[in-house]
Amino acid sequence: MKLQHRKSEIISIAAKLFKEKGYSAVTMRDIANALDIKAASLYNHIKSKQEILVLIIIEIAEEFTNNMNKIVDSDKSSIKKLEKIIELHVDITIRNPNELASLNNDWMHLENENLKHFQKMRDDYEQNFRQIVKLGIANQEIKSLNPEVIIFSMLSTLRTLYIWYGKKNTINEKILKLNMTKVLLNGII
Amino acid sequence: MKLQHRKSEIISIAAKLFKEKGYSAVTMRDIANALDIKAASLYNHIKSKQEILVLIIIEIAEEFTNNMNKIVDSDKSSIKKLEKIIELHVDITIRNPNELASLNNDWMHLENENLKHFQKMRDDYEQNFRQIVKLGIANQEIKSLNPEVIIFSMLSTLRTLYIWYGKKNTINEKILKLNMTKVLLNGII
DNA sequence: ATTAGTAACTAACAAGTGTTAGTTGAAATT
DNA sequence: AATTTCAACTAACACTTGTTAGTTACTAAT
Repeated sequence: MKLQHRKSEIISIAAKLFKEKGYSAVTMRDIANALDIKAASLYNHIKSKQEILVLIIIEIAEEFTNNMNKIVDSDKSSIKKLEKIIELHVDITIRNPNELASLNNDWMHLENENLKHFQKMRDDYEQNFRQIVKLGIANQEIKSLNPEVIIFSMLSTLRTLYIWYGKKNTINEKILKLNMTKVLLNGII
Repeated sequence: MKLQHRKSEIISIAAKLFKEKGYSAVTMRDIANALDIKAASLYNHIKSKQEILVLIIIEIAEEFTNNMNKIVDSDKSSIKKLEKIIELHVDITIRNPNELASLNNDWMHLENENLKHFQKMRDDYEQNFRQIVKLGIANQEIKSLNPEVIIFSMLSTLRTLYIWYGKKNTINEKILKLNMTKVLLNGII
């Protein structure tokens, strides 16, 4: 555990820098500088810049995947499932705001198998979301609007929550979830 | 007009590449390659890589600003103003999907005055949006929810429309505006 | 006390970066 | 016909990039 301590420090500071300027614009020297060491020293802990990106993104992507699967398998109403998805995003965002920036903006810099794996997870996630919405419409739990617009609208908001949380983060977690749910599901009028 | 033709071709192809990989990851050689010329030849038309980014972003940012000011100055209800803002975003997105990617993801790579100018425009835009929502709540046109959540939710969706439009772009513009308005304002339940 | 491991360092490299200088042939203008 | 402009080119630059090799001081385990 202490063995991995410096490594996770590197991942964490890198995620913060990636959030500010994006993966490509952040150099190994930038990361080293933020830790007050030399760039070459980073390689005592990590294999490559690419490995840093993989570690930032893949773990969180898998957390989304696992929780989405649980929600899909549960026997809740469509609406309740959507509420659970909203809570999931809020939870992960609050714990990993910087990492979510990389997941959203720098996933295309993943290479080979990692890129494929990520894309598959993301596609499956969206497909699950789509199924829930379509079933909800068929059920008449959800209004008969274009399902793609619904999915895109909800996912856009949930995915970019990390930008906004951290600015106005005085808001309480429970209140945030409640407001998000009302705004996304019930509308504002 | 023909004088500027090649230049706008460069801007346009650059915007497309920036959308795919981000400003920092796209090299002048990438841009030149896409146009089947050498990197040095680009400099017959543009001053620098930075100038390309400025031209992509600032013009559209100003279009948002100008239209937002018109909406603010109009004597419509708060709801009607929000509808106009939704239409504005859809209009600009349909005409400039690639450029909007840069505006959203690469604005932080603007330098000096251009960065300041952009940030001011964006802050003013959000402030105008905030005022409309707050007045709408005071009017009881809009539900009394956390205004920041409302603003963030709507803006997130509108700003990332460019990602989704282009995938499922078989949808008609009018129908899109209608669905967006219903989803964002009336909710889905 | 000796060994092995950890985590920093300096120095360097090969490849890639944005950009400049100077040149050339074709097209447009005088 | 002579000249200027245009838009491409080659060659090169100074700098930055991720990464490797080899070294050194300190700590923990034998």
